[in-house]
Amino acid sequence: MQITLEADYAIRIVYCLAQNAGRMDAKSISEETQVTLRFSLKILRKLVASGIVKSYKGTLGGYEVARPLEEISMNDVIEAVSGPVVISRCVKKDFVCPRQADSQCSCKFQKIFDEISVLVQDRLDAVRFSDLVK
Amino acid sequence: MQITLEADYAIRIVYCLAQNAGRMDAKSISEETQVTLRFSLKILRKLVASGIVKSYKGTLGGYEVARPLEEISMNDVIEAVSGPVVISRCVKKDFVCPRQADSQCSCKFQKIFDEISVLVQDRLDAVRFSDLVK
DNA sequence: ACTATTGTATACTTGTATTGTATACAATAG
DNA sequence: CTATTGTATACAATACAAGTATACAATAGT
Repeated sequence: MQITLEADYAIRIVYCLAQNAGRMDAKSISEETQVTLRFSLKILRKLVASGIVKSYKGTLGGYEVARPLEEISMNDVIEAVSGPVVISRCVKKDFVCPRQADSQCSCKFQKIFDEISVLVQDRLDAVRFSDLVK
Repeated sequence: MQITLEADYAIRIVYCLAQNAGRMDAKSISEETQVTLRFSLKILRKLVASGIVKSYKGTLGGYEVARPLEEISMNDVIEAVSGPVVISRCVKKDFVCPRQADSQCSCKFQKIFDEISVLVQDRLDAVRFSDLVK
């Protein structure tokens, strides 16, 4: 869909980790990014699940970026939290068009939306956190 | 934000009017586009307000496209219904960033979102209904 | 002038997805 | 073995999109 607040937070969280070389615990991340602790944890879990962030349990636990900053794009982070960026719902993977009857009409728009969605994804993918940090 | 169902309907309604040379009443539009009458009326009002569609009252009343199809873009229609297409809320006109303190951080992202939003708008503006109809 | 037909305007209801929270659990360093 | 940290699921609140209802205004035809 669009870039939600959650995705926006996710970007700030990764940015925060990218700047702060070394491990950070959730509380510090929450304080630095101004996102509530609970919500930070939720977002962090998604980032861990998609392999952008690594987590460590226990007393000296915390989070850190899982790979070089050149290999983490804005698109990666957004996709980890909200799924693929698409301009319209009819571009989504499991979308079933309720108007399949008038195929000569609906698909025309779908094609355009799809094309633009890819354009946006590519553009977001070109932005790497290595560029953002310096 | 994103292209909502309402905007999607609006596109279909304009497309419907574009194909059907001549005046059409709301009921016919509703039937042809599969959008409920009430909702069609709501959308049509927005299209009239923004000068894309002209309306005529009375017994022989109805709606018709207000200008040549070459001069109506997909972006025009979407904007008429949902406002300017933006990728993130922080690109919106009257948005006040709650993080203005750390300006060296937030504005970096805002700039990128803004740039991509314009890209999408331009792309949508390049699609004219004259191209779609034929 | 009257009436049926059409569009106009505002406000309200409903549905759904985002946003955020609570509770209970699992792993690990010291 | 315990304090500290992350994990997982489910739940609640809010915001916004989607759709509806009611009352009103304008006009063509008679």
